[in-house]
Amino acid sequence: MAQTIQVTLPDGKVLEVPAESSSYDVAAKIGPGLAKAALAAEVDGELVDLHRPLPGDCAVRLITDRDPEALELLRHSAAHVLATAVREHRPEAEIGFGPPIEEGFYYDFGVDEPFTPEDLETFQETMEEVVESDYPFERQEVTKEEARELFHDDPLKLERLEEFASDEVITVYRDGPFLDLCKGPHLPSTGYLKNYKLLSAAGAYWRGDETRQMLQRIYGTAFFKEKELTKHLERLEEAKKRDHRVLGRELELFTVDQRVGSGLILWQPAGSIIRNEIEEYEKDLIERHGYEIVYTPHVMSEKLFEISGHLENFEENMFGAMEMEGGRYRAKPMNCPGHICIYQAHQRSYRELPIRYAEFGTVYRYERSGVLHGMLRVRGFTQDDAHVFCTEDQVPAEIEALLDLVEEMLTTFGYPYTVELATRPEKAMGDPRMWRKAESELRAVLEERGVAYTVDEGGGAFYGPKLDFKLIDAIGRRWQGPTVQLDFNLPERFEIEYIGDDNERHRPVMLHRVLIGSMERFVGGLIEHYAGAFPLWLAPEQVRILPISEQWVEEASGYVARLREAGIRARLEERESLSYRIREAELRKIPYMGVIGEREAREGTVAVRRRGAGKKQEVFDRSAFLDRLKEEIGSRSLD
RNA sequence: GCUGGAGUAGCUCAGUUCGGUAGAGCAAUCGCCUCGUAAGCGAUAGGUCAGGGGUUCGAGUCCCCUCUCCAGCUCCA
Repeated sequence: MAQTIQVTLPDGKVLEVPAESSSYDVAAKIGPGLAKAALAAEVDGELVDLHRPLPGDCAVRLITDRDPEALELLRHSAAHVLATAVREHRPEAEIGFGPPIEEGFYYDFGVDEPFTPEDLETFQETMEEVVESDYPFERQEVTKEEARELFHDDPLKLERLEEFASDEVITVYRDGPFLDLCKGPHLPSTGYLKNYKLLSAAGAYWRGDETRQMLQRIYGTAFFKEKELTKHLERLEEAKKRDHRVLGRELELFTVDQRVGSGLILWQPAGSIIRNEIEEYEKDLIERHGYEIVYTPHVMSEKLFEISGHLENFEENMFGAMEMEGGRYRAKPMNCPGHICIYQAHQRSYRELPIRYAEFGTVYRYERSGVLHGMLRVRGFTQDDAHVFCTEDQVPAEIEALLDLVEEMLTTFGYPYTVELATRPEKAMGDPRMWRKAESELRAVLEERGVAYTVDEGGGAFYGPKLDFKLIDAIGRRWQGPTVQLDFNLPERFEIEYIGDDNERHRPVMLHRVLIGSMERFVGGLIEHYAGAFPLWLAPEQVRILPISEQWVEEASGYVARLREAGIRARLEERESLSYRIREAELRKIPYMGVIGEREAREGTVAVRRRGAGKKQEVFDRSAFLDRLKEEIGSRSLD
């Protein structure tokens, strides 16, 4: 056996170190700074503990808090520290899983008494003690038999244990009194955990299965720098302030009424203006892109959904049947079957393709009561739905065109976005070969265009794979945005055809696409994105004109009439003191306030105060201000 | 749907400890004030205390059931 081993570093340099050295020794040899900063290492592509002996000649990349993997490591270790603390107070707690997640970590416990907010405080304090004790995270390889013995009191761990193959390496990690079945790796010791916070506790099914035991999950988050933790907590506060349910009520955008039913949105006039502006904008956009607007009924014969396969694949999400004259009807859960029927109203020639039907189609879906959430998760919603019927050859060009549409639309609303390719789910219709073909076509277009994307394995609709666009809002949250779905199945089921240039019958391909998705969800998201301060073109009330006193009401209302004549949503507000009205307009997030008093009446001007700009007012000639408003609205400016 | 929490005036919240028959601020309405950039002053009205049942001389308060909302799980546009 060699006395030394060769370690290749990311920059290509090769270090010679004694056999049995750890990544830490490598770091120390490079420099004391790195030794201090190192948290773990990637050895031959595998993430391992910093103090684990190296296997022989290998490639080593040291992980510090600057590497993206580091945060996961920190949070995973934080979860163990949490479990250590919980076990201190509730030794009988069964331990489930405790992984890092996107914004932090959680750990699931099987306890008889659910945790209270006071418990969380106690656990947070005890975590502090665990951190101060600076217990090393000790890795140990064990046999399945040994593991069974170690976890004989932990039924959840035992269940997990049985899933290991008999020859698989099983590892356990210990930090102080706490031992967990865990594949690692971890930070070197609990003392590395400095900035963390427990956030909430709630029930969670064991292994996400609602037929299984309900565990108690504690969520928390952790960061390397205190500033990052503070920033994260502030962001959570900010999100609370932007809650569309609160703003929606305050700004009178939408409401729900128990007499109407849960998950069914009533659009108030102000919200309707926003929705209508969006619809008008999109209509104009898609008509330029060769779409034709259609309308289909809200209630359709159940037979249609037998043909489409919805009854077979989607019934649990559909409203129940309505009986009438011996026939059964359903509220439509999707718009596609209706559009197909329009396509089939007469024989189609290849010369007509692609045909693009668009509808602001309202659909109804049964959603379990516990998932309903403001406008974001509802039981009735209007999709900006469209279906493109085209030949197979036309598919790439159609997808290209859709990517252009998406780009234009999202830029208008000020959303950056990411792209996901969602592939065949378990419950899927049609030939897997068609799925693969469809998936590779989507992939090809993305790659050709140089669009960065990730793959969501098994995330497709039951009838086809899809491209999902995720919006990133003003405070960095991700929302479901446009989707494009390729469908080889419905055309088969409905036996859709066109006559080709060979005078033979052919099957067209169908694309389903939404840009906005659901009006309800989109507007709910916009409320939070803009924090209720809508850009001028969307603002329900664009200008509020405020006469200084009763004396100037006539002068001011003349200007309001002029603005309204020009299509500006302007209103006069004459009651109460000026300060009162300014405050009210600010709280209402009205983009512009125009004050008219003696000076302005004399000079034919208006003193304009911009929402959020405080006392920095600007005096405009009244015509000039009108032109400026028109310009800002026309360009759909985001400022 | 499940686990936990919560429902008091349009909104935000007191009152629940110890059962004695509901209160504030904002909003609304009316009046006064005629006002120069984030709340002028006063008065009035507004509640089957989520709904139903029970215990009690008496229930917003204690017990049971139901509904709705919130957080999370699961699922999704």
